[in-house]
Amino acid sequence: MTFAAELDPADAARSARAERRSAQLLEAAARLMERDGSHAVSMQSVAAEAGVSVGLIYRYFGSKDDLLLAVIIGVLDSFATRVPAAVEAAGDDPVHRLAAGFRAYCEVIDERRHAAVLTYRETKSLDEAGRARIKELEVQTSEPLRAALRAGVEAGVFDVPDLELAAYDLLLLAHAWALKHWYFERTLSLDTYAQRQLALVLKGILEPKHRRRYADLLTN
Amino acid sequence: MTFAAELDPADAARSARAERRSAQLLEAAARLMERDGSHAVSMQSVAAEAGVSVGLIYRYFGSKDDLLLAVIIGVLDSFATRVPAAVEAAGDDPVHRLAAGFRAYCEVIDERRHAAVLTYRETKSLDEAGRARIKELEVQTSEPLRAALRAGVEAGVFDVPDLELAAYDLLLLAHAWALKHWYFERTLSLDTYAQRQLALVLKGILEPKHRRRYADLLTN
Amino acid sequence: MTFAAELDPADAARSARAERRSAQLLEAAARLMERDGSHAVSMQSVAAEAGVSVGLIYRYFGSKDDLLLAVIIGVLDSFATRVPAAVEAAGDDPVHRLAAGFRAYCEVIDERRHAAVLTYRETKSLDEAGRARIKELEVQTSEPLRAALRAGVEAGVFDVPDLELAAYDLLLLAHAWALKHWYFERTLSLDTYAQRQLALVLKGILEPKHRRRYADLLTN
Amino acid sequence: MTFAAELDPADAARSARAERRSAQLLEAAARLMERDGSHAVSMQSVAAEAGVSVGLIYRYFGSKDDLLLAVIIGVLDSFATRVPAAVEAAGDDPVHRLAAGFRAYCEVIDERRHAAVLTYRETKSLDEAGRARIKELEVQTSEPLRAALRAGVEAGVFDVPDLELAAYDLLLLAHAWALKHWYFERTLSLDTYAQRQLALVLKGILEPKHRRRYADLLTN
DNA sequence: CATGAATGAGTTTTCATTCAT
DNA sequence: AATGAATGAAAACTCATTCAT
Repeated sequence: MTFAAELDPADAARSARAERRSAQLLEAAARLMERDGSHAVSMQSVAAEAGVSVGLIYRYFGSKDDLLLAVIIGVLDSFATRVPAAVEAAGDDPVHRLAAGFRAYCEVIDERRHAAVLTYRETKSLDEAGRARIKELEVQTSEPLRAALRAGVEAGVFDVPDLELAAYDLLLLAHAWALKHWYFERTLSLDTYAQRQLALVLKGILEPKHRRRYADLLTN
Repeated sequence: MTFAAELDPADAARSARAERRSAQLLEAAARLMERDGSHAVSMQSVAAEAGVSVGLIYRYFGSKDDLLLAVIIGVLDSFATRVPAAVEAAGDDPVHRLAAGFRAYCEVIDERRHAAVLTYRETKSLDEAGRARIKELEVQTSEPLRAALRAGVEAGVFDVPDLELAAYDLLLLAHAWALKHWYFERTLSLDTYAQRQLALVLKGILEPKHRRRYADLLTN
Repeated sequence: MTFAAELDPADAARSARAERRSAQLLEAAARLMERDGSHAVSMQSVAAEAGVSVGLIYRYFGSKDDLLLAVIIGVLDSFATRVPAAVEAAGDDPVHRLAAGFRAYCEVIDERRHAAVLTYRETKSLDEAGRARIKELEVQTSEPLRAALRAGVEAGVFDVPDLELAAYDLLLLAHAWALKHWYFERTLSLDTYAQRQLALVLKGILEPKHRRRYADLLTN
Repeated sequence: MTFAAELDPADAARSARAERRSAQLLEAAARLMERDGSHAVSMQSVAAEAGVSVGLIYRYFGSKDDLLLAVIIGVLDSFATRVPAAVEAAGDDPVHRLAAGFRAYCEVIDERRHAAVLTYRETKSLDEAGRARIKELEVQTSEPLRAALRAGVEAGVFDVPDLELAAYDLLLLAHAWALKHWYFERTLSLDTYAQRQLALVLKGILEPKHRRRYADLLTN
């Protein structure tokens, strides 16, 4: 019954259309907000950028805050899908999994550098519910790294006194590529950045006896 | 002429008065902006908070952006004075100097947690000149850490392939206490936070042969 | 041709359908406008209340003003049918006819209290033609009362120097049950209200020699 | 001390200026709202009518609703001052006091006919607090009439079973000159209107034995 | 006949900035 | 030096109306 309803061609077309619209608006809003900051972006300008009328935005997002929240969540979602995939693709070795996860994180950050900064800049504009949502998503995002660390500890490869902290540090160092890009870009490429940060952290947590095994990850 | 003017007691009184006024306004603005974000703070509300008229603010700061810039610079300045002092007080040992610097940084951040976040949130609102100024100050702020690292390397205690990176990482981890306070406060006190972060970084950069000597800094 | 067309069963069905639709929309609009005032009611909310689409409303009413006019006329029409009926049912005595008419008017007002107020509140929003229509209907509505007064004067029971005025006063006092309901409801029921108002007016217009005959109408 | 403060010339000048501004804005708003209805009047148009900027209105009235409330209260206040004065000026005779009060009420209504209608039309737009305020003021306004009736009853001149009702009826009949002006103006002048309404009501409440004494009030 | 997505002019409100006092 | 009344541009948001389907 529900199934039939969902197959109703009119409804399906409508919802597909809605999906497309929503994505189109989100994309336009993200583009502008990343560039200028949400406060400097008017609903008029979002409408213009998307090539629609102001009123239409309010059909899809109840308010400017809703729109901002949706933009930020969109960014975090894109993080949440790519990092785990990279970790899985890296095989069973916890060290390699951690390395792959961190690298993937850095890559995603690099691709949406401005969007990543948005999270830091604009969260204050959200209401408590929105902020809570963002925080929750961010913690989720770091889970693959935490899992790899945990696996490493259990396998006796890592010595990590505070798992939560170490995982969050990795996340932070990935974010830093966006946050302090103006500083790092002077001397580092993304690859070098990821490589060196990883080496630094690994030296801090690898059991000494395994250092040789992962020597290639520890050099710059 | 200028010299005479500066010694003129009337002028001196005037400039002292101006200094006090400026500080009073800055303090009021900082309080509000840290709490609500600069966009949510009106010049009239700053005036009210400081107990003066709107017009007066414009005697001391040319525009709202000027005021914001001054607030942020004020924050960074307070960082810039305390960290070097702590480093000096720590003696000659580069490791202890680094540790002292990082700890001091964390403490200052903790004292002005919201102000620290301000830097991340509001810099976008500034014009290019303002942003450049902020960046410059931030780099300066990290200089004591960089110096300690350099000294350690020269003394053969540290193995730091990328000095700039390591120094900035320490600065970042100090900032993180403010940026991700909602996360870390669940499990860590400021002292533990600083201690563990320091341990992690030191393990990553200490020459293995010196590990034992600084064992107390490496434990949690 | 027209005649044939009206007998065409398809046309008949269509117009019956249209009638029902129209009534359905009118009812929904009335409900909302009485409660919130026409300005606070959007066409989309009327559509939602009626369970149809916005577009459909425009098939039946050319504009929001048209809809409002139709709502008000609907209210006045319902007044215009019930009062004469009550008067007729009251027999031949002019005093009883007047009493019955006034009571009926009060009852109708009571049943659609908010609708009655609508007339006072919203007429200004109409164009001149609409307002003229409303006024005309209101005057019509008072006609049964005026007729009863006239008959009473001719029969020598009433002494009414200004018939128009007295008739309109009765209409106003009936309206007042709606307009000042917040005041009268504290101390009066509808029945008592109608009874006392009638007594007051009758004492003002009954020839003294007939007072005794209608004593029951003059007491409270 | 307080006295001295109130005599401070700067403060006095300021508050006088504010008073004038407030009156100016109120007047402009009243003019437009009476003519077009509050919903049809934009803050822009009020500003233009008053010859000031939009922003200034918000210095004196927090919102459009505040402004509307102030306009209505202004109208009711002008009623509340003139009617009691007229009653007092009429001497001791309760009948003459009542007559004077009613006439004064009608005159005030006549002078601000559109404003009087405003009360009926726009009260719905107010919040509950505003509506309560209006109702309270209206009841106050009718108090002089109620008092005269009461005095008449005590003096044995009036026979009024329901004092509240009769007083409110008089108030209503005065309002009716504004509400149904389009109808009454065809046949009546204000004087005749007041005279006839008064005659009608007096015939309804005067003890028969006093009819002759006030014969001039009972004729048209 | 019926839908509802889309429009965009119009509304209320805020606030950085100015300037006469 | 200090005030705060006044400005007016710009923002978020609404909703009557249209029209392709």
